[in-house]
Amino acid sequence: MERYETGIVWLRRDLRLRDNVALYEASKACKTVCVAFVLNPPLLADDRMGAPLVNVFFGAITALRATLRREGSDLALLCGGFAQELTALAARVGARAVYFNEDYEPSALERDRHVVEALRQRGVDVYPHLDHVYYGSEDIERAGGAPYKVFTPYKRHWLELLSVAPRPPVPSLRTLRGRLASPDTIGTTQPDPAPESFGFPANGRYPHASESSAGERLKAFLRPDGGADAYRNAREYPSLDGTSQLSPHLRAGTIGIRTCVAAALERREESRGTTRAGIDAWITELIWRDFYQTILKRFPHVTVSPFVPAAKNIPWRPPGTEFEAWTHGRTGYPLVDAAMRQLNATSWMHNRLRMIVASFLTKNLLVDWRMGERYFERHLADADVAANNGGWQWAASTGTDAAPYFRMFNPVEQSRRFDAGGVFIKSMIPELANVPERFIHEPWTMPPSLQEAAGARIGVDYPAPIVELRASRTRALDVFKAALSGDAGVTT
DNA sequence: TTTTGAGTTGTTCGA
DNA sequence: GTCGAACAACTCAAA
Repeated sequence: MERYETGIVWLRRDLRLRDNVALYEASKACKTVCVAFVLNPPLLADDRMGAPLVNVFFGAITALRATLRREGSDLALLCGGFAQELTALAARVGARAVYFNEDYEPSALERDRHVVEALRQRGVDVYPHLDHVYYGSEDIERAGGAPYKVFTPYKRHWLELLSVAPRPPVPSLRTLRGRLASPDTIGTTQPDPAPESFGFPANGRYPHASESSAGERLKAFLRPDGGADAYRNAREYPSLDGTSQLSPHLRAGTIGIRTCVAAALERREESRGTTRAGIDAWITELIWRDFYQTILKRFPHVTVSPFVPAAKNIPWRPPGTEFEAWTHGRTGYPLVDAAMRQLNATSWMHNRLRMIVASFLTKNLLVDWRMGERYFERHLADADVAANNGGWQWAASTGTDAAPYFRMFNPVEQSRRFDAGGVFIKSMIPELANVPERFIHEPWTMPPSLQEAAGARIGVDYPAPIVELRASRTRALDVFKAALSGDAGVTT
């Protein structure tokens, strides 16, 4: 039933045409649909915004526009203030309705309140939809309406809901045929966005995100022997290609979460044993994604302060040269450094490594988790406030369902367990390429003659450890114990 | 309201 | 080398 002649679909972090709730709803209610995206210079100039994410988004926008053009339409690419640009577009194309998908980030919610008000004041109806998460912040809550703070009961509830109320992908593009606004109607819009014009380099090795590449990735991952089969174990090892690699896609919305879950469930049906275990483990990761999104929506203060109030007492040390060394992958701990170099070189970091470097920064170096969170945000192609914040607060023992403070990673021990042969380390740290296997996790223990022979002189070719593990561990345990038990006044 | 069981991802120490 | 205990209580969730 068509209630509107023309409607606008305002895309934000859902850069796709398939399995897009707002687009689908608009296509049912509007005779003509105009797809829009707003580039906002102040947002792009914010110092939390990093080149990798900008490149992923701009690439996805360009790909989306190409698809729309093949359909005889175009993307209404705007640049300016959100409310101003959208009200102007609505007036230009004669739209009486705007559809969009909700974003739980506090700054996005604030922006949306403002835009919705501006549009409604001008008589434009606005329809927000739930799309970015499988289940929203109000779908999964405890009796009485309180949000879950612990993952396991949240997951249990999520799976129960899945068994009675799954959310299949919304019907696809066919419904849109012939109803997309013509380029003439859309009028003049911005050229394809270039990172350089907003001060970002475009020459990094950034992942390419488009709706088609996302679909192929999902298919490849779930195909027999495609990664999901061995996921439960393989995902722990950074030298293996054991993860889905879908995170930039889920960030930019080049694939829909319902599509991912539906594909996983379909594969699960026909599988047994380790394969089924692999699929289950992956679904659990998708549930974590919903969980942290929900936490962000229900506890927006986590973006600025610890979830656990007592954690405000932790006397973080000022970030100085040690923080600098951490960012450059020059801490002297091979796996930590390899991880940071992977991030700097590829704009992505393996999940286990994220935990290890986060534990190292917040525990061994006692640097505020917000410093690490910020660095990740600027350097990850999949930078997402909810997941990133949740992960950092977990590692720092300041978050929901936090690790007990004494659960502290030992970077050497982790290295032995998850990169036993040093394959990953050597792939990221050329200085250590010729270090014998038995010394790769602790190269500073090499005799000087061996250091010379391997071309890895400690303190010359590769840094000596910037902190001593045992001492920094004890220091962290003392500080956290005092701070979290409410005993302020601890000094470092 | 009270009680009870449980809680992503670890490390170290001593038997 | 392997194994269990200690790390330290505390909050959450549900009965």
